[in-house]
Amino acid sequence: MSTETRIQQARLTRKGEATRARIVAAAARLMYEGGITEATLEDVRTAAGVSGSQIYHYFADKQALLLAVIEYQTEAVLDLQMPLLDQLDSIAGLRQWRDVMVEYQRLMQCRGGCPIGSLGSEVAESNPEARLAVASGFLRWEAAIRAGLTAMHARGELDGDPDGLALAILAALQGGLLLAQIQRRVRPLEVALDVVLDHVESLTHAGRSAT
Amino acid sequence: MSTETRIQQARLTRKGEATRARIVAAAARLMYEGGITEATLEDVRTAAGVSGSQIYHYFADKQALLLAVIEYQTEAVLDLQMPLLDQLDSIAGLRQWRDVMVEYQRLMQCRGGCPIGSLGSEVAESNPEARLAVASGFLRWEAAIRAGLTAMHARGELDGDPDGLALAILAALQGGLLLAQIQRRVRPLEVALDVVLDHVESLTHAGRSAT
DNA sequence: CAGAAAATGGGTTGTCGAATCCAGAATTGG
DNA sequence: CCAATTCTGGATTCGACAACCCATTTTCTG
Repeated sequence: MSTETRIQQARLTRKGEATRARIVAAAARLMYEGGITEATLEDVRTAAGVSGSQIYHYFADKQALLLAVIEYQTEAVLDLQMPLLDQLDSIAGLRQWRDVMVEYQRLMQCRGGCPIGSLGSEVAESNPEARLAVASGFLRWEAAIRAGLTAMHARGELDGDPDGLALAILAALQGGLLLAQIQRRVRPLEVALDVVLDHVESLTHAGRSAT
Repeated sequence: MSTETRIQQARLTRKGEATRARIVAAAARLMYEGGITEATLEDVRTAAGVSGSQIYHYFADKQALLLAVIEYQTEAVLDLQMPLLDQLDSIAGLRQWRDVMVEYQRLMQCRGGCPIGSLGSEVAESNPEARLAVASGFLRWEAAIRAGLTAMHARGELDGDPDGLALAILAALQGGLLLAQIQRRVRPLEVALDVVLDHVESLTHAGRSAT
């Protein structure tokens, strides 16, 4: 829908589509690795292996490219996690998701933080349109987490409000990632997620007795 | 100590000190309201009511000014919260702290996020020196939270690891603030803090029985 | 297999902002 | 109170980067 950041004509040949995708992917990587302002259009040009006015052939301006990157990262995050997110309807599934998140950060040496959250923080107060795009990405992510908890709740395995818990889990993840990124250690992420998941477990019938 | 971002001579007259302070305060406000890159040195100049090469008289470059702003915001956050942070050695004190944080965000209409966290996210991957400055600010903040929990633990009122809990509280706060900022609603902050504090309470002897 | 439309390359322009210089005013210390 | 030092103002340079233009090549369509 609002993906129509394209310049005017909607006609894109196969080659054009591929070039556009390469530009977005390169821009996403550079923005992830150094922030939005750090990613020069010339850097993007080079990294994508395109030259000259290519970028302006596919995007009206840097803002349009940024919006495309936000959507791209949202898709990437959700696609990558989908197999795990589908399993979030049990304590074991939640714990496994936690482990993967932590392990991934360790692998990345805590660099980059959250692809969506980092972008969001940078645009929040200076770019309303981009802020809304990030907000909508977060809503989708939150919904994916909520689905599992709602299922548990419906099966009578979980007390408490699934909506609130989903939001709290996402918040813990974001806060944990931010602190991990800044301090360059995974511990903040570990304890942040462990505390929320412990709390979720304490609200299950299994966890009730054995804390 | 590392506050010596000053240019060369350490001699500052009373008037000079005041001017410098005005510059840092203005820069902090602008960076908070629109991000670091958005805050032009010319904007700072205007907002601080100084003119010409004033800024370069007090700071070597924008980087030095940024470091001064990070320390300024750390002090501001800790000073402002000190009365509350001193009371974090009881569930009631923790809840009150939570209420103040939430109320403040509501007052700000969820704009700005965390003065330290926002800066941190923006510099994390592009400015190692600034990242370390933010990291050290977070450590001080974390220590202040930890103090109360450690006291509870020492009095035998709290089971579990006070260090981990302090970190988890800070992470929940940061994640809640980020989501609140991006979605422009306080709920993420509320539920994030409530979940961690509920968990802390469940680890106290008072909370043990009554969930 | 043309003709049209889209894609590509590279060069160019204009603006904005960081950084620097120097001359004149205020402040401080002896 | 006066000389040294610090502070202030405005003008200016310099580089970087976003944005635009046009000529050429490639790809699609009928």
